[in-house]
Order: sequence, then C-alpha cells, then structure tokens
Amino acid sequence: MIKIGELAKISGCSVQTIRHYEKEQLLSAKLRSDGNFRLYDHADIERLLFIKHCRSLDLSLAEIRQLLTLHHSPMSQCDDVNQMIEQHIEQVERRIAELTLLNKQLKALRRSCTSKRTVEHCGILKQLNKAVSQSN
Amino acid sequence: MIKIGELAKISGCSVQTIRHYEKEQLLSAKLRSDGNFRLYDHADIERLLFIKHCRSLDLSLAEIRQLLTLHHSPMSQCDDVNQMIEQHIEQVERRIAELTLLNKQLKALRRSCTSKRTVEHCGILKQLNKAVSQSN
DNA sequence: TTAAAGTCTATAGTAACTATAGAGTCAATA
DNA sequence: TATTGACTCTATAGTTACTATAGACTTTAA
Ligand SMILES: [Zn+2]
Ligand SMILES: [Zn+2]
Ligand SMILES: [Zn+2]
Ligand SMILES: [Zn+2]
Repeated sequence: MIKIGELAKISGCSVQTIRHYEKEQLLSAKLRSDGNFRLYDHADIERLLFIKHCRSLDLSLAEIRQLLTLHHSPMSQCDDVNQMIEQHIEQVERRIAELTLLNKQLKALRRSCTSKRTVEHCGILKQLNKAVSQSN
Repeated sequence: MIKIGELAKISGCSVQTIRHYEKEQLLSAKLRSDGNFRLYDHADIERLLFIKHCRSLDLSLAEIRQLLTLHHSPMSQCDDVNQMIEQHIEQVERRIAELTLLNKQLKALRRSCTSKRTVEHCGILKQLNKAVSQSN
C-alpha cells in the first residue's frame, strides 16, 4: 500500500488532484493508516491512470464517472459508451471549426496593423471599432 | 439615456453580463436615476459592442480592458496591441493543434467498438485500459 | 391602488483544478 | 530523546466569464 504522495509521483497527477477526484467520487482510498493517511493499492493506480488517460482525451469527470461505472457492470451494452464518445467527437469538431474561423479573423485583424504607428491610427483598433459601428 | 434592460436588448448581452462587466471595470454607468437605476448613453452602447466584438474573438476580459485603455491613450504605440493579438493567435493555433490530435485519437477509439457487444468486450474500454497498462 | 415588470445588491454555482492555512503524523538526525 | 523536516490531513478560497438565485426596492400600466 502506498500513500498519496507516491501515487502522485507514479501517476503524474498532483496530490490535490487526487484528493479532488476522491471528492468527485472517481477514486477512493479504501483504507487509511493509523495516522489517517490515505492508502492505495495497485488497482487504485490503474484506476487513476485510466482516469488520466480519459482526461487527456478531454472527457469530463462526469463522463469518466460514467465510464468507470460501465466498466464495472460488464454485462451492459456498448451503446452508452459509443454515444458518449460520438457526442464528444462532435463537440471537439465543433470547437475546431469555431477556432479555425476565429484564427482567420484574428489574422485579418493582425494584418490591419503595420506597427510603428500610434494607437490613434492603429488598424487593429480601427477594425475593432468598425465592426462596432457596423453591428450598431 | 437608457436603462440596463434596453442596453441588454440593443447589445444582445444579458443584464447580468453587463453588471458583470461593470464589476470587472470594463463598462460603467456614469449616471444613476433617482431610483438608483443605471443609465447609459450612446458611448456606452458603442463601448459594450466593442467589448462584445472582442469577446467573439475570445479575447479575455483582461485583454479587453487593456485594449480599452490603449484606445483612450491615442498617443501610445501599436506594439502592445500587436503583441497581444499575436499571442492570442498563437494560443488559438496551439489549441487547434491539440484538438486536431484529440479528434484523431477519439475517432480511432470510436472505431474500436463495433457495437451490439456487451461492455465486457467493448473495444473502447479495452483500448482505454490498454493505454493504462502501457503507461504503467 | 395594486399588480407586473424591471432593477438593485449580494451571494452561490458552474468545471477542474490550484493554492493556501493551520494542524497533525512520520522518519531520520543530533 | 528531542527535534527537525517532509508529508499528510481538512477546510476554504481563488481561477474565468458568466449564470442564477434571493430578497428588497422602483417604475409602469391597468
Ligand atoms: Zn464530452
Ligand atoms: Zn497598430
Ligand atoms: Zn488572449
Ligand atoms: Zn463497444
């Protein structure tokens, strides 16, 4: 059995993050030492690494909680897992599209300034203001 | 002079958002009515639309505050504005790259499930677990 | 006159952490 | 053995840009 600091080292999560996951019911130390220190075993390490991998895919803690539950009810169907992943993919693709558009706009904005001018004549601020009077 | 509700309608921001911008020192009603209601004029409308446009470019409130300050010190140089916009572009591009990678991984994960199986044999959960034992 | 709609301040919640404070525990050294 | 330092504990507040209340007050219209 290891203490939280070692689990943090092994997993690459911070100690606070591990305690946070406990509060969020993703991972719990089943045992405590005499001095009330959390104690973890190998299964806990694997569970935390699973969580970490899911987080690297930007899954929310709520989604991970759901996956962990399904994980431990092996007779349930795949459909829930599938649907979640698909929705997640859609969300990521929406965000990519948004940011791509944003990027274009920002670059156009950037081009409107040729520097070495005073802000008074700055194309960037002019552009930002033009947009204002247009939408107004 | 208009009240906050009308400013909200004109700008498309919510009333709470406008009050929030005031707390964040982006926009203030210089006048109050007898009954202590905020009163706004045309300049305020423009200022709020400017803020809104900047927000649509995902600029943070702190960045917008900085732009508004420069805006009203017309003799300062463009460089600060430029640098901010450039950093912002870099950040957006980093995020796009991250999400693009994420998207690939999620799609691969999605392909590993052919549905209609029980979770016990689900390729998705198997994949997520494989990654765990690999990094372990 | 009274009811509805609008506004006020202050406070809490959102997501997933991060960072304290203040107290207790443990291992190793002097 | 005493004490230092590292570690851990709980609880609380901060981050970002809002959103959503509660409870009181003001204004407008019927
Ligand atoms: Zn998701
Ligand atoms: Zn410029
Ligand atoms: Zn930025
Ligand atoms: Zn499956």
